[in-house]
Amino acid sequence: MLSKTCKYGIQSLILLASIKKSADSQIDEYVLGKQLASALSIPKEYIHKVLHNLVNKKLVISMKGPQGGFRLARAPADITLFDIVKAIDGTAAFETCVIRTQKCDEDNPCGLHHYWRKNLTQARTLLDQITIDELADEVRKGKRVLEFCTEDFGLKELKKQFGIN
Amino acid sequence: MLSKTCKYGIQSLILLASIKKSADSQIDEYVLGKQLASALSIPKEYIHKVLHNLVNKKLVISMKGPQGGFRLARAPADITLFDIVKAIDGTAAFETCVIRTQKCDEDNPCGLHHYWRKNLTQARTLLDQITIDELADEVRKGKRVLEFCTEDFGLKELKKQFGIN
DNA sequence: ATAATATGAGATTAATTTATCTTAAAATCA
DNA sequence: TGATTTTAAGATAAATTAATCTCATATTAT
Repeated sequence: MLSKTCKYGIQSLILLASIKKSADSQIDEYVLGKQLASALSIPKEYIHKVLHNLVNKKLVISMKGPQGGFRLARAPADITLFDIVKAIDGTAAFETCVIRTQKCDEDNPCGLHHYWRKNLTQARTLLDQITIDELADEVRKGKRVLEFCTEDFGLKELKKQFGIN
Repeated sequence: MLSKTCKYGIQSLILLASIKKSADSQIDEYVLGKQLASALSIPKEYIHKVLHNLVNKKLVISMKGPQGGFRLARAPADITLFDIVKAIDGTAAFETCVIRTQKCDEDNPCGLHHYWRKNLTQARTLLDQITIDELADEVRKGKRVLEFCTEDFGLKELKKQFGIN
C-alpha cells in the first residue's frame, strides 16, 4: 500500500522523534543522516534523498556543516503518519479501488467501490490519527517499532549521544 | 495494494464470467486471449502471460487451436477475488504492516500492528467474500466494473458473438 | 497429411522504483 | 581565510515490474 521510500520516511521521522530531548522544544539538536541511515539499515544516500524531500515539504529542517543534520520541523505530536504519506507517496493509493488501476468515478463506480472505499477511508483515518510521537513513545518503551533498529543495534548509541535515558 | 498484473487477472476473469452462457455449465465456449485483451485494453501478449499463470493455478482452462482460447475452470460463484490474488500476488501484502517493509513478528509487533492487522483482515475478508459472479452480474447490468470495457467498447461485440442478451 | 489457428515458453525490451556515486554548496570552527 | 563537516543535486546504476517479440507446440478442419 505504501512505497518502500515512504516507509523509510516514516521510520526516519519516528526515530528522529524518539531521540528528541523534549517533546515541544523548537531548538533541537540535529541528527546526522548517516546515523539515521545506519540505525535504520537504510542506504545512506537514499535516506538523504527521502529526507531532503521532507525538508521541501516542511516536515523536516536540515542544516549543513558541523553540528548539522536533520531535525523535525514540528512537534512529533503534530505530525501524523498520513502527513508523511501525503508528502512522499501522495493520496492516489487511498483513492483507487482494488480491481482498478485508476481512480473510480464516483458517478460510475466499480462493483465494489462502496465496500472498498470504506476500507480505504478506515486506513486513511487511522494513519491520520496516529502521530509519530505515539510511535516514538513505543520505541522509548523498548518496543521494536522500527524493524531493524533495536536497543542493541544503533538506538542505544544514538540515545547515549543525545543524552536520552 | 495489488499489482497491476493481479488487477489484469481479476478483470479478465470477471469478463470471462460475464460472457458465460450459463452460470454452471462446465462445457463452455472458449474466449480468445486477444479478444479479452482488446476488450479490456490490456496488452495482448501480457494477458496471455497472466492467464497462463492462472491456468497453472487451476482457475482457468486453456485450449489451443481453432475454437480454442480461455475459459473459467470453475463456476464463477466459486471463484473469489482473493483466490485470484493468492494465485498472482500471493498474500504478503495482507501480512505486512504499513510502517514495515517485512512481515511483523507477532511476538514483537510494530507500534500499530494491532490496528493495522484489523484493516488487513477486513480487506482480505472482503476479497474472500466477493465472487467474480457477483461482479459479472454488475457488468451484465451495464455497470462499468471493468474500467475500460464498456458496452460501447468491446463488450457488446463479445456478447453478440457469444449470444448473450 | 497439411494448413490455419491459438496458446506456451523463453528471451528481450521498456518503464518504474530503489540504490549508488560524484561533485557542488553551505555552515562551522580554528 | 581555509579546512572540515554535512546536506544538496544531479547523474548513473541496479533491481523489479510491466510489456513485447519470436518461435515452438498443440488442436482443429479441410
